[in-house]
Amino acid sequence: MPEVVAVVGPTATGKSDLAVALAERLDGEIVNADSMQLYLGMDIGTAKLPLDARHGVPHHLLDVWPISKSAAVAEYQQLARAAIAKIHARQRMPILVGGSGLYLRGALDRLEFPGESPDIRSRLNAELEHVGATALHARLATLDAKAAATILPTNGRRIVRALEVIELTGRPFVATMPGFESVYECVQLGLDRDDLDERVERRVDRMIAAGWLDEVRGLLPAGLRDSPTAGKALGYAQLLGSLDNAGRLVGDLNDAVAATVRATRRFVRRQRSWFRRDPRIRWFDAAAPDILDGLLAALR
RNA sequence: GGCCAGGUAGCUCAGUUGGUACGAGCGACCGCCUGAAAAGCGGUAGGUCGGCGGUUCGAUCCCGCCCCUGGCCA
Repeated sequence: MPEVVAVVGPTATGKSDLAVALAERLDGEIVNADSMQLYLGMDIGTAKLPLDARHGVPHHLLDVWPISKSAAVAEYQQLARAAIAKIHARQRMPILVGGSGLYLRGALDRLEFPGESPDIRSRLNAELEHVGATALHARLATLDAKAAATILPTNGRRIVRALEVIELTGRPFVATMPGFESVYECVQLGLDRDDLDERVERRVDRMIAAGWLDEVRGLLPAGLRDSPTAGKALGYAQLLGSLDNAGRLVGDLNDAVAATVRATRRFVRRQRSWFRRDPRIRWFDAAAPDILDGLLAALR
């Protein structure tokens, strides 16, 4: 048996339920690896498993961040490793579940994130607005040619981060991910299925029927609209676009729903292309009737 | 049956006052990703310009007929 089991793959494959089933068999506890399920109050739209569906299996790192907080991988890395350590101390199996690729690697792999400085970053972001990405990229090229060669001149976001790290640490920015080296003895179970596009559409409809719009409305006072991360989540951004600050519907809800379905499908593609590169992941068809047995067999 | 508008990339539409379609958005496919990652970014493939005939050196753009769609009138 490995030290850690991870259930990974694109959204809407059924990871959460399968992870609970695995936990029941393995005497495990769940550690969330979904960047948006960390937020308190975002339940319907993030497909957070309701309490009764958790079957009494302890879930960690859900609802730990307020909407207003900017998400941070490095912070998640520490939280996740601490949670894993505690589960180990209880002699139980940590089961990491989620589709946030970078978060998974942060928890499992030998990754070290350089520090951050909100001051420097906001200054650089302001500069980005004025000067444009190309100009900042030119500056990056004089400071760190290697990083500039890796980061495209159009990717303002990454250019800003590189400049931030350089200014903060006085060292070049390591712009490439390291190899796939885990800090735990870990088995990663990848879940995918070929009917995801249809499932995504149905799931979004179900979320709307379950009161997603009201959930978004309820988060307006907490500052969802101006939040650095939470308000940009799939669907939340689109639904916000059809609500005014008083929570009145201003746009066509159907348009927002359709845009959410499109964006989610695009996200599935991005997740696949991220996970595809990791040779350690063992893939399974989530639609297979004996999927649980298959996963269990892979752990022996 | 008559009149009007329209038939251009998978979808919604630009465009050419006749000289090889600069197309755009969305979609599709592929890829990148070190403290916002459900974010951010790059690349590629798609067009007999409704059909047939005519005018012309040359027609997606002009003319005729036909087909289809939407609207108005009867």
